[in-house]
Amino acid sequence: MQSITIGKLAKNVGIGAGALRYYEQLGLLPPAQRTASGYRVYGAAAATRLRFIRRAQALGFSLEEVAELLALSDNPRARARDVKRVTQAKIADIAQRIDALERMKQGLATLEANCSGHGHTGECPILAALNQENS
Amino acid sequence: MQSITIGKLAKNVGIGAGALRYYEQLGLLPPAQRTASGYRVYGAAAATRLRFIRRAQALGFSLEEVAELLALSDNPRARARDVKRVTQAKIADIAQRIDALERMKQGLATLEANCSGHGHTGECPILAALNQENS
DNA sequence: CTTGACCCTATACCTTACTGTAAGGTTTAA
DNA sequence: TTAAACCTTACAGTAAGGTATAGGGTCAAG
Repeated sequence: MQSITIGKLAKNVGIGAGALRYYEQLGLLPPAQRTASGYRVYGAAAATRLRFIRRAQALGFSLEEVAELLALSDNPRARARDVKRVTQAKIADIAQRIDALERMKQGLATLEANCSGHGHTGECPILAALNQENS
Repeated sequence: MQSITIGKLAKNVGIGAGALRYYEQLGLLPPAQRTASGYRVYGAAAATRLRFIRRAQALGFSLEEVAELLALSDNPRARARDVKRVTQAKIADIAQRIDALERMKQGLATLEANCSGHGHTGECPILAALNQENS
């Protein structure tokens, strides 16, 4: 089995070596084996695990949630249902954030549509709306 | 003119007193007048300005962007066009964030749809996808 | 005249996901 | 053999928007 140092692994997966130490500290990666002089040494499994982490992050999972997914993945007695539950919760969370952003965007678009873009800010309907007492 | 202390103003607008000092430090609020003993004293304008800040925040503006809007609002020579520009930039920014979240949600929904929710995690298609080498 | 509720400043801490730095040990290429 | 290029730990710093705390002064009620 070929084993590599932290810098090479980091380069392979496109991440900083510091991030790997950080993941180990958080428990996302198991403590690496060490050489006699204390260098971390990684096998092929580490790169696979790191790519899992990066893909899950790209899907919007926080590192804490990634840790939960990894724990389920590591446990052969864990249930597919649990993974599905975490995924569904994340979908709901993302949907909520989308809704909130849509509302913001709608509110801004309404203000923007009323603004001619001419004249001084004294007649600006956007600022007028922000200054309105109702809310 | 009735003037109130920081705690009452904070309560009126539903915000912490510490946040008000923080806003003053950032320049969002002008330095408050002080009593002989050093207490901050606020008039009616402060509450108006704070509500402006809170509404703008609720629309997704960062405090830095709020500061920009307030500077435009404060300057009688500023142009409505500039306010419109800031608003349009924010709309574009929010639209981008929505798109990114939509892509995440779609990715997760696809994974979730393939998962029966039965059995052990060894057969879980969500974990399998996260472990896939392509990406 | 004392107690409690305020207020002041300055500093530290919180979250998340890292990056950067210091001070030092190791390994590799010339 | 020596210099570059690694590696180690521990700690500090980043963004953003605050909150919490320490240590002190002030104000109103009883």
